[in-house]
Amino acid sequence: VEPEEAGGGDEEADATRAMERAEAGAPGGWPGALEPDELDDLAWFHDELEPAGSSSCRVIVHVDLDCFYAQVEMISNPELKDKPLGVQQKYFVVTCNYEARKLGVKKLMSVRDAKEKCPQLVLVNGEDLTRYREMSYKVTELLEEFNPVVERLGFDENFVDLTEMVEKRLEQLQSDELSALTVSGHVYNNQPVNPRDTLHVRLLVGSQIAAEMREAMYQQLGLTGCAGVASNKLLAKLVSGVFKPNQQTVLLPESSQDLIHSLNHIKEMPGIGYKTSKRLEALGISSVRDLQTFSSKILEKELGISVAQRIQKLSFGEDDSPVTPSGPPQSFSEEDSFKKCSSEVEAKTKIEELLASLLNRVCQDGRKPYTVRLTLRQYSSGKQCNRESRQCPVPPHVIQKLAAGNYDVMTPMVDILMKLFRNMVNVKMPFHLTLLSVCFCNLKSLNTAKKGTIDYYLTPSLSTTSHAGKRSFKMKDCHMED
DNA sequence: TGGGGTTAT
DNA sequence: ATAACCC
Repeated sequence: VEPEEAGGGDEEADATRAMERAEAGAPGGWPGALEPDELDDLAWFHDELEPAGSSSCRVIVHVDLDCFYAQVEMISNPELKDKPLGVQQKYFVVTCNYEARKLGVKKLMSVRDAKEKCPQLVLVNGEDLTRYREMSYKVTELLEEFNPVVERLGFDENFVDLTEMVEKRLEQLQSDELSALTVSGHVYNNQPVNPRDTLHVRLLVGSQIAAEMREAMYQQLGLTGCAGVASNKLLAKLVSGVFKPNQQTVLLPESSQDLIHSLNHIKEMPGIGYKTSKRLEALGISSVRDLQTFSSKILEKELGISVAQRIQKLSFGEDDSPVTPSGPPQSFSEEDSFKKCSSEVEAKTKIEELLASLLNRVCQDGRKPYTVRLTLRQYSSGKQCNRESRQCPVPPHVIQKLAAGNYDVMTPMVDILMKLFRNMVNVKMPFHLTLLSVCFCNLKSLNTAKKGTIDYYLTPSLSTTSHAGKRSFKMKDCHMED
């Protein structure tokens, strides 16, 4: 099928119809079951669908640091390097190095269990994330040097869109060099590379760039990690974990069905979380194939069209979500959990501590928070994950003080946060909190002009001329606030 | 379970 | 403001 002619949309409609057709004759069990030969047709359909128009096929890398917090701690204190090391937050070992893993320590194991399994385990406290956060952004910045299109996922994972870089490298190559290209790292399934297949060649160049990225991370930052190269984010992420520590894997399109079917449960599919997997299980869906073959109509009724269509595409290994550059953070927050906080004074003290750290961070960032939020967790025996929050604007005079620096901004902020607190907690009644969190969000450069707007080009400090210019004006000087 | 983050509704 | 997702 030529995508240019009938239009790609019709192919998709055909695929959907093929599925519904197959569903109509579904052989018992639950609605939507397909015969094995029909399944192959379906997989074939989806295989052909995604790369449609090979010029639009992407090369994505997922970079995943090995036991990140533990690595940072081992760099801070090299004596820890050859010992089993765990990073502790409260009563849990949140991550550990490979020495410790060999001895049976697992992520998010309680300190008690971990010590029982491994009495020699060395523990360091990792409740203050400052050094991890700093190292995390160094990694992202290093990757941004290869290509600015880097999307962060947590502190230790990044996606990079390599499509353009790969194209440029291929343009530079002579034909004799082209035939001599080799893959860097593993090929998923040990699938043979076809040097005449343009998709293979592009992914292979992607694997070379991935190797260069990992080498740069090690040489410049001393960090090791894994990488996965594939045609979309989902597959790149899944394949990055295939060979584990400090190795990389490329996925060729012919093996994508094998990769997704290597998952033992839909919950392992990135994008399908706790809630959705429970709802799917209630529908009798537990494997990737169950989800592939389930009636789209019924799934849409149950989960809503948006979630249904997205996760069913995921089940086929399809993911058209772009690598979205993360840029600077959208929010800053600090939280603390504890066994019990039951007085207003106690809460105020904790809030002051969180706020003090946050103000330092916000100050260093340079942008100003226009919204504050207080979140808390009340003790309750049964339910899990019951947090509530209240938020409000940061008063303009406080934003001004933040901008000017040096003025006391603690006092007015604590007052605001305590109002939010009393809005959630009736302080005249007994209460029992187990977590407090303060968040600054809605961050703006003091300068409110946005890229692409008239204001942007009329603002000397932002327009291109002033980057090179000797004078830099501030908005205030221009009386533009009005 | 901790101490973070994101986007969608 | 909450609910889902990610690490």
